[in-house]
Amino acid sequence: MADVAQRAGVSPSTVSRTMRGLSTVSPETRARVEKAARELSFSISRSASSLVTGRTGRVAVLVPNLESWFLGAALAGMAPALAEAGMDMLVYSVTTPEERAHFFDHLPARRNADALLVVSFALSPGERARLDDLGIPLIFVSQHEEHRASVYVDDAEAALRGTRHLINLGHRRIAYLEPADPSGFAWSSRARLDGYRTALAEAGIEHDEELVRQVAQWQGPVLDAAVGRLLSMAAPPTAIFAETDDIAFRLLTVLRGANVRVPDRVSVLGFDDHAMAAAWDLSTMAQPVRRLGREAAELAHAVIGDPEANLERHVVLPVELVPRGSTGPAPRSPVAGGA
Amino acid sequence: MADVAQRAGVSPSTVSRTMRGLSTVSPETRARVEKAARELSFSISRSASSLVTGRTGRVAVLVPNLESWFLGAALAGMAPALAEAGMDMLVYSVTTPEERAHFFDHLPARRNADALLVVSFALSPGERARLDDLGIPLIFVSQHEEHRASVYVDDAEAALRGTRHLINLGHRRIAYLEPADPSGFAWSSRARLDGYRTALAEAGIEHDEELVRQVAQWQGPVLDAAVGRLLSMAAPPTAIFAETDDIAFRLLTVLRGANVRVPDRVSVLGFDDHAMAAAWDLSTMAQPVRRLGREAAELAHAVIGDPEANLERHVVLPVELVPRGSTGPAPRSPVAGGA
DNA sequence: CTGAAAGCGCTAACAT
DNA sequence: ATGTTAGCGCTTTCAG
Repeated sequence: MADVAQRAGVSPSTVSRTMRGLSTVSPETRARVEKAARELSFSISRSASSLVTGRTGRVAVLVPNLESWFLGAALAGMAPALAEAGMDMLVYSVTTPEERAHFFDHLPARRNADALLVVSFALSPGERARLDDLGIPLIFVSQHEEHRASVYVDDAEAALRGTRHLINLGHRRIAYLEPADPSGFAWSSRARLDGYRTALAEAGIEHDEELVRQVAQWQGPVLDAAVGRLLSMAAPPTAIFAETDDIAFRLLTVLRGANVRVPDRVSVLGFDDHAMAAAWDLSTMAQPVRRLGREAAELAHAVIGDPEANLERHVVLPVELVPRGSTGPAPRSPVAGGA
Repeated sequence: MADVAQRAGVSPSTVSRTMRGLSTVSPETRARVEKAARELSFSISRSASSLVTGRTGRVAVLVPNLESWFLGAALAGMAPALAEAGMDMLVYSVTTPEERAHFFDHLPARRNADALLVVSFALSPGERARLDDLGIPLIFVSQHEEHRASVYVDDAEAALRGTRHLINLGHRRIAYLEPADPSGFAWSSRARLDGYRTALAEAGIEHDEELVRQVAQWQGPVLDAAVGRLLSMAAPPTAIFAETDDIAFRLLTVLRGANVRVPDRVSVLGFDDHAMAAAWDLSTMAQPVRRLGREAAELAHAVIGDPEANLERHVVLPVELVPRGSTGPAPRSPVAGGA
């Protein structure tokens, strides 16, 4: 910076002011400084400026993994918003118990970022408390936390509307597949299940606990067994609502393998609008995932810029039904096994 | 840090030495300092240490987007390796032309990271040159660059082996679907196509340029048309090799919609072993994507630690055939249209 | 093995 | 509108 100052014939302060775009620099001086900076291909050292301003120009993002479409899309929503605000994105992928222990022990984000975005991450009370120790604003994404900024969708409302869609198609026996998450990593809410139940009640359909089944989110033969159970009931479901598209995809595979026609015999409704949902012709409740990320990033920026900002703001985004080929009218005789 | 020093009754220097794990600290002193640090929940300010050491403790990753499974998996491979080395991961997702211009104009990674990992990013010559201006080691991932550290797979060898697999199943008319990438973002190699051709030549199969078709990677009706073209040839293919699993998935959807049985009438082979390949029962050439990321991260760490390190090291990882249900023996009469 | 002092590159008063 | 000065919190000589 001193070099630039010398070359432009000004003081370091002026260079600093120019680089930060302060208006208190005369146009001519600014031009001269910018030219010198370009010639020396100078760019500011954030380390040095952080040291004095206390701001790092970085936002940290905590995610339970990086391979899921959902998290990728959320990050994809944040990235441009942060870049626009001139902030860098620090990603902490904390998946295994060891990584988890390490992250919460050392809090590497401390003094290293101006805010932390926690995305779909199930926290223990102790971990939750540790995050408060970070001393930077926390923003929860795709999950809500009392007394903290959060950006999420209204799961109950969405599940309510999805279930209504099935009911409107004439379905009365509607199963619900929810993820069993033994790892305890991804944050999940009971809200979707509540919405499903509300819709049934609303339509005067008797709730049958047998129709709600837990399945492993990612793999394992548990899903086959669950589907087998459902299909072998005296009054089998004519529609299945999967809590996530990932489950719906696997469900479709199992049904296809078992020669159960979709949607002729069973309708399938997912949740997320995964990038591949269209290819699978899966009807689903579409979450605005990228927007979730973007709103979170913008909220972070706002909070960082203004310490007086409301640290408890909740942003709730809408979910829309995207009807595709996997949902259709209920078969005339739900109990009939034939095609 | 001064607080910790005071509390432990030592000088700041000693605290610094302790925190960095230097061996020149007596065990008792170390214990005392660590205790004090814990009590004050002190953690070091990277900004301050960077300022004097010149090292940031961060690695930057440049990716063309964040929503693809491939990039997510690559990042997932890097994250633990970097965390273990005590480094943070800065992610730059550069997708639109505006983002692109901004990134290469301002080089936000400059003075902000100790190395840059470039993942599957097609660079113009000018952009390539700009990256050298960064003044930090460059490591190319899933692409190779002369005279620069690179981590990638042997695409030609992999495509050769994949094509051989189809030939071994009795196929003689083998089509090849390659991505047409108008955006110019994803880096793709001609090596796979070369491997395909080599295998055909090796088996004495005459090459038919009509069997090689370009299709949009992500969407659009172009794929339908390409498949239509292939299926309406006088001697249609009995197998189709897709350059990526993403294309293969869409191909399978089109074939299913057209009631073309896989693999009875047409075998389909993909490339990547996408997370969803198993669910689609897609045979594919599996890339070790996470490992690609991990090796790149380790290489970065090695290069950062030792300025004398070989900056041109190339790491080539193996690709394995994962045979699943989408490939099978060629039908007896390839020209017959019936099931 | 430990401490004292200088300074990394920048910004924030305060002058001018 | 611009220059001067004094640190920000750490690491690194150099002494002891």
